[in-house]
Amino acid sequence: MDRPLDQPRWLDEREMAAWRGFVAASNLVARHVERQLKEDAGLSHTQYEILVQLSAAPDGALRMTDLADRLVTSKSGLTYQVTQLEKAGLVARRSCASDVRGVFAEITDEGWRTLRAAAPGHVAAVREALIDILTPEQLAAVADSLGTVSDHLRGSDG
Amino acid sequence: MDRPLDQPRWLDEREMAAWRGFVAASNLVARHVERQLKEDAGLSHTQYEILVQLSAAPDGALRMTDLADRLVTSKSGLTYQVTQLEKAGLVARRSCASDVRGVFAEITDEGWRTLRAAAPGHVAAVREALIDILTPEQLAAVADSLGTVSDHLRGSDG
DNA sequence: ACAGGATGGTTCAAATTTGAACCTCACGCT
DNA sequence: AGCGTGAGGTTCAAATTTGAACCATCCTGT
Repeated sequence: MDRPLDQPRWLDEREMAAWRGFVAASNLVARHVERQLKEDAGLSHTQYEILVQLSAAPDGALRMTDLADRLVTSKSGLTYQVTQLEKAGLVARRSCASDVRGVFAEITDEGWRTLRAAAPGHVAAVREALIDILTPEQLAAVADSLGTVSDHLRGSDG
Repeated sequence: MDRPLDQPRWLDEREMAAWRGFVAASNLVARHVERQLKEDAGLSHTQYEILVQLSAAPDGALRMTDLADRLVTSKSGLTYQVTQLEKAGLVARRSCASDVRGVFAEITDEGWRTLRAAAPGHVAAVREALIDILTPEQLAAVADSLGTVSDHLRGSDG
C-alpha cells in the first residue's frame, strides 16, 4: 500500500534476470501469437480468446462483465472487440432476462467454424513460442509460478 | 515452417495451465506496472524502458535500431515514443557521425532526474506484482525458462 | 565507378486501447 | 413507495500501435 520512505530494495541479479526474462518473453510471445493469428485466421488474439471463452461456456454465451474478467481487457475494450466480432458475424449480442442492463455475447455457428479453423494453427504457434521450448519440469514451474502470480493480481487489483 | 497436415497436437492439461498462466500473468503484470508508472511518474512502461536502456548505455545514447531491438516494439512505435520523450525533454536526438542515416537517442539531464525519481516506485511495483510473490526457487525457474524462451524467439523471429 | 539490393528511420492512415463521463437499471434501507 | 449508491455497458476523445510505403544512404560485387 504505502510507498517506502526508506531506501528502495533494488532487484538483485537473479531478480533482475527474472523480470527481464518475463517482460521480454511476454512481448515476444504475444507478438508471435498475434502475427500468426492475424495472418492465418484474420483474428486478433483478443478476438480469438473471446471465441474460446464463449465456446467453453454453457450455451456458448457469457455476460459482458464475465467475459471482461476472464480476458484481461478494460470494459470499453471488450465492447469494441465484441462489436467487431458482431460485425463479422462470429458473435451475437443477446439481452439478459433477469437483468435488463445485462448483455450476453453468444458465439454463432460461423463463430464456431472460424474458431475450429483457427485452432490448429494457433496451438502450433503456442507450442512453437512457448510450450515446446521448455522441458516438462520448466513447464510445471511456469504453470505453478505464473498461476500464483495471476491469482494474486486478480485478487488485489480487480 | 509448414503447417501440420496431420492432427494438431492439442495442449494437455499441464500445457494448458502453463499457457493460461503465462497469458494471464503477462497481461495482469503489464497492467499493474503500467498503471503505477503512469500515475506516479507520468511515463508509460515503454518510455520508462527507453530511459533505462539509454541510461545503461555508454554515453547515455543508443542508435534507434539498437533501442528497438532491446525493447520489443516496432520501428515506428519507437519513433513515436522517442518523439514523445523528446517533446518532454527527457531524450534528445543526435545524428550519427559514421552513418548519415543513423540517429542516436540520448538521455538528457532531465531524463536522468525523471528516471531516478521514477525508479523506486517502479521497482516496488515489480516486486509487488511478480518478484515478491515467488519463492527463490520459483524465481530461478522463471528466469531460466523465460530467458530460454526469449532467446529462442529473438533468434527466430527477428 | 556503378547497378542492385539491403539498412536506418520516418511518415501515413487505419485499427486498437484506455479512462473518464454517462445513462439506465438494480438493490438495500428507511 | 422513495432515496442513494453502485453495477452493467456504452460512448467519446485522446493516446498509442501497427504495418506498409517511402526516401535516403550504405554496401557488395563487378
